Amino acid sequence: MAAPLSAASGPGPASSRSRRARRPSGDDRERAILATAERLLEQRPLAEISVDDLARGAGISRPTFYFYFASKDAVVLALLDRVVAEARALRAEAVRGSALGGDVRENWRAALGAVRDTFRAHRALTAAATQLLAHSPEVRTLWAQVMEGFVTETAAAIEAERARGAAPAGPPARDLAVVLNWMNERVVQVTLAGQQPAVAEEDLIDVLLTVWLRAIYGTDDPTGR
Amino acid sequence: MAAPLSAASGPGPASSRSRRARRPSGDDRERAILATAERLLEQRPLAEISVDDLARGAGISRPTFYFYFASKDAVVLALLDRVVAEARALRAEAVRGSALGGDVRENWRAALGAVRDTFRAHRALTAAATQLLAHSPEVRTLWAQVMEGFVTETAAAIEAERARGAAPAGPPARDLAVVLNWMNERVVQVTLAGQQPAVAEEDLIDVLLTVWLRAIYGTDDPTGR
DNA sequence: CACGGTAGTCGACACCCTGTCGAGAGCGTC
DNA sequence: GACGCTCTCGACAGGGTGTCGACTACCGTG
Repeated sequence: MAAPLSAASGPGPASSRSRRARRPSGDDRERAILATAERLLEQRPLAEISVDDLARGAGISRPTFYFYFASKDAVVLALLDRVVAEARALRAEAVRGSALGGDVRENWRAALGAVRDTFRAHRALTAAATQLLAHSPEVRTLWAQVMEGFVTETAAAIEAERARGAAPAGPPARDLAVVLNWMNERVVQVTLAGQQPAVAEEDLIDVLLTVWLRAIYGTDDPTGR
Repeated sequence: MAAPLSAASGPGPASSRSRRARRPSGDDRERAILATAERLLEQRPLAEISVDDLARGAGISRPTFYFYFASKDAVVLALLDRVVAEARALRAEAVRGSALGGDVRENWRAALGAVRDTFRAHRALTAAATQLLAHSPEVRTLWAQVMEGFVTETAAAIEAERARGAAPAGPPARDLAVVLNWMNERVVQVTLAGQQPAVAEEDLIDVLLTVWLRAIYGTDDPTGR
């Protein structure tokens, strides 16, 4: 059994996933492990990377690796923490921007695009995280929190649009938000991984946006505020 | 490296995934392995089931297991083959029923419900298949074929609705079909696995159906034929 | 400057799992 | 009764994980 990791802390600055408080030299090692993981993930899937590979790549022995991280998965989790924080921040920024007004369609597009861009910039990590999602409770918890954040934000936006009469009534806003966000998650992941059947990468946001707008407003051209 | 499995054959009756042509006694053994896998999957995730567990459960030794299946994954693939065939058949039946006329909304609901029902009846296997999807090329290929079939069917239906003037123009029908089907896949899977954020199981089809109808027709109440 | 504590390091070990090889056992058939 | 076939498994090789205990290097303190 792997030693328990510190649970992902709630909202706030990205928490340290490392096992130890950082030390001058230890900090370098930790970064080296992270960098090695990122590099190797560009070359082959996570399942084909061993702790030994990570340790050697960082210039340390296998037991020493365990001084820094509890497992291979914990390394990916640490990497994912950073990317996830980036995605959250960018999406939140897009949503904040929308609150100031502007074209409704473009506002939604910005929110969708922010997430797509973040994960596109880290394809290899995204693929690894997808694998871990299947069998790492820690990753599943982190991801559930991320999705929950997106869903809550989306549901609030839908309710605001209904309140101002721009969007028609329908299923509970949260339910709509849940299925739309999972749609995006899956389709972005499939597209970035090059799986089939997929939509061409350049059409992705357009198609998703159409579904979002029709699902929320019933039309491709919601009225601005 | 695992010995290569016979590739999933195209459309047609479910192909045999077993390594050998069936023999009187060998056939029983094969069934015993399959049954053991199904039973153990109800108790714990695939990653925590070893080939030895499967072999012991079927009353044979580990090496003997390899006479029947090339790997643990091949067993799940064989199980999945059956469930997938069931899902395809039920959905195709629902789609065929739609071609005869009837309420448009109910027709779409039947297609969505068919898939949900099949996988709900095999929760444990669905969870295992999801794990394998991440690292088994064979499962990925099989699943890609299934999704491709759903997408093609859906796209044809959308085009038919557009042709008869019931559905407005919009993104390419296939693109719409791709994102809607992946949405269903992901949301059904998340819901069946009890992950968060999710929609209550009894509301699932209603919410999905609303998104499908709004995305395809722009309204919750498409006109019948 | 010695000296004790702490961070950091790794060789060796125990363990678990996979997949294969080769020697057989049972059994129908000529 | 011996050949060939399916089927079986003990034993092995290999690779992975995580841990333990001894060791080193360094840093602050008296």
